[in-house]
Order: sequence, then C-alpha cells, then structure tokens
Amino acid sequence: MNIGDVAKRTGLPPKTIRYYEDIGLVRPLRDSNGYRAFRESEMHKLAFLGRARTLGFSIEDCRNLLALWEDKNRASADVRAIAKDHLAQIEAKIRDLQEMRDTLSTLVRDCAGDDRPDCPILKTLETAAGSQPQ
Amino acid sequence: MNIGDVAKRTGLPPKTIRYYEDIGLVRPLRDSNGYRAFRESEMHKLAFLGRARTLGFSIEDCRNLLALWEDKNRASADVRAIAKDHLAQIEAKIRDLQEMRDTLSTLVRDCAGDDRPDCPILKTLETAAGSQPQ
DNA sequence: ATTGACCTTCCAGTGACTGGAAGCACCATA
DNA sequence: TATGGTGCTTCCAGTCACTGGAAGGTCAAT
Repeated sequence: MNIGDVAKRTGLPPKTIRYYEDIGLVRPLRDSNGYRAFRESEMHKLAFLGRARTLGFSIEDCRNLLALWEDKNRASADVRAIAKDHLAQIEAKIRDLQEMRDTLSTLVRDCAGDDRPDCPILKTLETAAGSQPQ
Repeated sequence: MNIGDVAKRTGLPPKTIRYYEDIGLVRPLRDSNGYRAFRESEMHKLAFLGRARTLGFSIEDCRNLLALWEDKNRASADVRAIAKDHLAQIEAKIRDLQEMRDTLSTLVRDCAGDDRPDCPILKTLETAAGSQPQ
C-alpha cells in the first residue's frame, strides 16, 4: 500500500502520515523505488492513531496507548489511567471555555452593536476581566 | 516604569511584554541605559491585552480590539462583531470537547482498570471513534 | 515522448509564548 | 572601591502537531 491509499483508508493526510513516521509512531518498509510500503498492520496502527487523536489524546499519549495496544499482557489500569488524566484535562478546559463563554455572551448581549462608540465590551476590557460583580 | 513594574501591575510576564513589543502591540520609549520606559498609557494597553487574552481572544483580535479602543469614533458594531465571532468559536470548541468528554467518560467508566488486559478503551480505538451505536 | 498524478526529501511557518545564555546596568553594603 | 545580587538587554532555540511549498524522481496511460 502506498501512502495515498493509506491516507484514503485512514482519513489521515499523507503529510501527517509522514510526520508520524518521522517521530517514530510507524515504520513502514520501502519499495525499491523509495516509496513507503505500508502493511495492513501499519494501516491499522494509523487508523488507531487517528481515532485517538480525534479523542484529543496528545501524541505522547498516543504513543503510550499504541504500546499498550500492542502489549497483550498490558493491564487495563494503565490504559484507564491515561484516559482518566486526559478526561480530567478536557473537563478543565471545558470549564475554562464555559467561563469565557459566559462572560462573552453577557457582553455581546449588552452591546448595542450600532454605529455609536459606547461599548460595554471595551469598557470591561478597560477595567476588569470576567463578569463585573455588579 | 521599567518592565518589571509593568509586569507586576499587569500580571503579564516580562517575556510576554517584550514579545508584545516585538509584534508591535506596544511601543515603549527607551531610557538612556536602553531600558524600556513604559508610560501609564502603555501599562493600560498591556492590562487591556491581558484581559482580552484571558477571554481567549487571539493576538490578531486583540490588535483590532486595541485599535477600536483607541478610536473614539469607533462603532460598537465592530467590537461586537469580533466578540461574537470569537464567542461562536468558543462555543464550537466547547461542543467538540463535550463530545470527547462524553465518549471518554463512558469508556473510562466501562474499563475495569485492573491488571487484566481486556479494555474497552483500546477496543474502541481499534475499531471506531466516538461512542458505539450500542 | 509527454502528460499528469503520485511519490520523495527538505525547509520554513503556524500561535503565543517560554527557556536559557551571554552580557550590561544599577544599587546597597562592606 | 570592590562585590554581590537583582534586573535589564538581545538573540537563539524550543514548544505542539502539523501544514505549505519547492525541487525533483516514478509510474501509468496515451
């Protein structure tokens, strides 16, 4: 399988696949013409990586998950720990973004949005972050 | 005011303040010894930037917001448009993260997390992203 | 023989900083 | 006056996970 076929089957861009080889996530063989020759197993690894990335795992997490996937004697506790950590980070980020959203939506709601200069958004940025404690 | 004072008063690290000068967000004067000499107005600009960044605005958004802040003839509609766009992006990101969270929390819940190898997390990554359609 | 699609490598850029090295400036104390 | 410690300067490199683009080799079909 050439890189284009793998790209189609995994949904990953060829550039990304080359990058994953660069950083040692996959090691495809080479044809005599220098083209990468992917085996099915490599394709599956890349598909796995694509799914893990879709769930927001970092490349380092992916590397570890991949190793656990390949280790038939792994303990599911190790996998779970990675996922749990990641979940906690996602939840933290959601909270951050929700705070931003709450502040911003209040500001956007209260801004006239016409041709006059008065603007609660700028006023808030001028004097204080976050929503005003009335 | 030296950079250290400004850092204390704005909460921005000196490195960040230098970076903001680099990219043209502020233009402090210089003392004869080469030290940056910040005026009050520069300090306020930096504080404004810090707050806008806290709300997640990109540097380019910040640049535009700063220009509107300084323009006494601005239309609040222009400010509002930037904030509204940004709000939409934040909401999109929240949705993405919530989807990840939902999938991950199901997987973490269903994983035994013991010393056995069976693991629904790896199983899902092996075969499909997102939550399984039961 | 030529086209066009595919493949290769290598270099640079993204965003918003951050770390660190090398060296000058300033101030307080001995 | 020497010393020490802190603060300031510039410049270079690294972060993360790609992505774009240039220059050039390969392949299959016409």
